[in-house]
Amino acid sequence: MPKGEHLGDLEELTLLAVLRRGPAADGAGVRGELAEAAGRTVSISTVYVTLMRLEEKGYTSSWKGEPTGRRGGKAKRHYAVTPEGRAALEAVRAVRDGMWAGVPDAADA
Amino acid sequence: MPKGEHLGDLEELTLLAVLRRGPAADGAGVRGELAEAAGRTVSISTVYVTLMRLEEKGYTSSWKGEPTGRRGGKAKRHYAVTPEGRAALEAVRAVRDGMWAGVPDAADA
DNA sequence: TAGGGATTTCTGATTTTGTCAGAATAATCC
DNA sequence: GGATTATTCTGACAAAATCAGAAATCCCTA
Repeated sequence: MPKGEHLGDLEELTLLAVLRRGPAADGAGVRGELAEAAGRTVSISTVYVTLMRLEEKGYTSSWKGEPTGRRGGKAKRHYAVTPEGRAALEAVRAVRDGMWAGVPDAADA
Repeated sequence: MPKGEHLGDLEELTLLAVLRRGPAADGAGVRGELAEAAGRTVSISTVYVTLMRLEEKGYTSSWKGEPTGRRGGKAKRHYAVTPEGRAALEAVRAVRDGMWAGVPDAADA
């Protein structure tokens, strides 16, 4: 599997989670989206690692946000899906749709 | 990632490929289907390893076929998707569809 | 009926992805 | 300043993806 040639299943869901969260997704938000919308419960570390790998592939971008002003803590980092990321996502969807189109109904067993 | 809890992306495509090929899919057929229908070119070894893993998870079953009668060579092994396999496939599809449903149109950038 | 060639499947060994516990960083509040 | 809290990052390992070459097994011919 040459680096960056295709999307792992968690990478795909993570990309979708970022898209759903909109242009100011942060780590915790992505994690919540994965849990609620995808039923995929992962640790926050997993989310960050995945986001970093996606950025290396050019599928997400990120920038450090301003401190929130209340309650302390490191400033949040925000994430967005790049056009390349969106294209990759749509590509895999198209492939799967095409595959399903050729699957016979459950009438064989 | 506890063993067998979810489907890798190639595992998913492989399951779809077996379904498309019908009840007597064999290794080479699955490989061809992956290449033609999914644009995923992998070695034949990769196909077998994936099929074995899927069988361990209970998502496929396989049986040794009768020798073809011509051309020599080891008897082919045939593969089919189990009901559990089909259910897992439909489950991941439903999750992704749900995720996409909440994705805004490409109007942010 | 033994050897050779053909065809298919299986076994290392390696890279990439998925995973998380705990470490590091940095902001706010006394 | 130092404690507290919130967030991100590192180190280590498990699982999935990958393939080159080994193994198995069938057919043919002499």
